[in-house]
Amino acid sequence: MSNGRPPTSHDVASLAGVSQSTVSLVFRGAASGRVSERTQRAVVDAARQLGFRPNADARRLRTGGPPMVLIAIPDIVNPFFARVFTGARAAAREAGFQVVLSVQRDLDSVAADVTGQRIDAVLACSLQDGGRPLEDPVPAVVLDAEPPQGQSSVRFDIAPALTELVDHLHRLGHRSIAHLRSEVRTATFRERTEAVDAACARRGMNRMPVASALNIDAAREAATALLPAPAGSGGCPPFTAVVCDDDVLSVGVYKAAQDRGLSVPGDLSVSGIDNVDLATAVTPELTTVDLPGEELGATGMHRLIAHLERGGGSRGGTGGAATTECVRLPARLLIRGSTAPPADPASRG
Amino acid sequence: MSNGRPPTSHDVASLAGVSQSTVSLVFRGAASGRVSERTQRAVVDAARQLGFRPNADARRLRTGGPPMVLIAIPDIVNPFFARVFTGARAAAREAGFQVVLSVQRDLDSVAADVTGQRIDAVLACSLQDGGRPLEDPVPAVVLDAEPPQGQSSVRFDIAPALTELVDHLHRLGHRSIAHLRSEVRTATFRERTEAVDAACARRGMNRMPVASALNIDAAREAATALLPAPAGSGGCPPFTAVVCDDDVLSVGVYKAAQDRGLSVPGDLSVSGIDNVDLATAVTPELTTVDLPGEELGATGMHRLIAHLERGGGSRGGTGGAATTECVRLPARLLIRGSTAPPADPASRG
DNA sequence: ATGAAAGCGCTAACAG
DNA sequence: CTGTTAGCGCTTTCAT
Repeated sequence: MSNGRPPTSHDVASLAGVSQSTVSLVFRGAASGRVSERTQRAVVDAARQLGFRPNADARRLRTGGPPMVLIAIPDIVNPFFARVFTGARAAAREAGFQVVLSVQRDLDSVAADVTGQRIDAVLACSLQDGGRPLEDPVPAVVLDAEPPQGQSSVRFDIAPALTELVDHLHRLGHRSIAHLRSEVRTATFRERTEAVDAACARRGMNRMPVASALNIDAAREAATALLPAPAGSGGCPPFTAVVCDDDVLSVGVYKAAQDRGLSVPGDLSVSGIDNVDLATAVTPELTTVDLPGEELGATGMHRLIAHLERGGGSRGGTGGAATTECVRLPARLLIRGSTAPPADPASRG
Repeated sequence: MSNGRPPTSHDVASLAGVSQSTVSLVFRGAASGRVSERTQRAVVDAARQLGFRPNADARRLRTGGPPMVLIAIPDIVNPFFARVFTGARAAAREAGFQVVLSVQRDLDSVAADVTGQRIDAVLACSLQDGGRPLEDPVPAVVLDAEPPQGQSSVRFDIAPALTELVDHLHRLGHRSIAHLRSEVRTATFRERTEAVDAACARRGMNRMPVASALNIDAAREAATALLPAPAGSGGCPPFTAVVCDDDVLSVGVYKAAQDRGLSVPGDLSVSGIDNVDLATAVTPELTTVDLPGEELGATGMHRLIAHLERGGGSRGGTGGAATTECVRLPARLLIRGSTAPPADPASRG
């Protein structure tokens, strides 16, 4: 019976013995008081019989529909991005924007993800560096990353918190620390390294950098390699604290310390960045830098919308220089259980 | 200068001094060898000048575009759903489907989320109970939940693992356990409760059920209330193990035990369900039931696609009874550090 | 190498 | 109450 292609309102109309526009009226919900009960039922029945669904593309071609904004995050597992998404979506909703979420690490994949979709604006969070800007003149705001072109961005100001952390460690007596970095090559992580390096230099502290992939197991391995061999080898590590670029890495260090029979924070102070669930789940709770992800998302979305409302369609020669702004959101150091003076202040002579 | 509404290919055509169809040719990428270099440049320039972007809705109305499947998950923070999404998306991609993700707890919100979008099929994971089925005749498969109507579903078979867990505890000497349940009223959690109850009954074990919201803090509070007052009150808890409906809850119990000065697993055995990151981050690592989320997502998507390919458009009277299937995926018990015999087997006389 | 013209399936006036 | 009509912006023959 059924033809190959899906039934249209015409098909429904002829089956129900009415005109196509009547079908339209019914399916728009505009039928009350304008189409008789009997006719409505006939239409609905015919539609059900045919499995008819109004063609969304055709409808939107006519009516326009609400503007759609794409939120892109690189990872769905990391709770931090979840927070960003939550904040951004709330802001978008409030402004009457429809949201579509794309989970991809780089912009090209994002583009592929939404090919053929009507996207009016893009909010891209923590995308990989070096991605060229969107070829399309879509208004975009970048979150927590180097804006590729002349795009606006919202980022964290992490350096002060990291400086505060290093100072705090210094005050407690730490003189030599390890810095467990992320292998991910994004602007945020570069900035974190720079901030730690600068702070250490300023205090004349020794700093030992190591890189690891952003998961517990990799961090555990990297940290284990750093820590002295198991009991009896007589060694304390050549550092008394580990500053990590991410809470996930810190958990790896906790595990490694445990493997090596070292106590946290007795033998080793550990800190992270992000303040995700993991940070309070571990014992002792992790000293970390809280990054207000929701606020990041919300702020970015607000800027994007503002840009849109004032005609951000990158129209002609309307000098668009002033639109490239970079806002920085403050990050807050949360000192919790893990930071304490080194076991033996004389460990390095 | 700029009119209110966005520029169309006609606008570009007249600015470039060519016909509209030429503009179309260029923007489809079908211009090579058919439109002169000079003309192409003129078109591109005019388009850039106007900020022209081809209207995606119009294009899709003509060409159809790839089928789109909606994946709905209730929560983006929970890594379990992340796994489901990952598995489902991979399967969809492989089959040439475009994916749109909606993060909403109930079907109505999901519907609102994608109003006006062209959705050809729906894969809904762990949706709240009691939601009426979609009014639209969209092919759908339900994951990890009671299928609302006559819809297919893919779910876990958790009971055997839970039975195994209780048996394991029994064998170790546990006779009285607490069951920390989730307040969320979904089919999965009901099933978990039933399985624990049944297993306890079969072994003649005492069981103390408590409900909590699905986050660490709530679980911590609930568990604290259950555990004996701080040091000196002389009491051991009236149970020697806590079986939790979710890893997140287990972490709350770890914290509560710590608050009360109880050791895990020395004084208290704790187990969870899900096997998320948290489960291995805590010390000792958590005994839990691994739910293969990726497989759940992939299996569900495969079924959905299969249903689609064989004309699943819910056409007419084609007896659709046989399509309502329910697959069960096995869950696996992972016994890790946390399960051990109770501190004093005589604690309850 | 370019243009004219006919729709895709729907909505939204406007007539009856 | 219902039907007629004209597009929405694009793709896609078919002429030129």
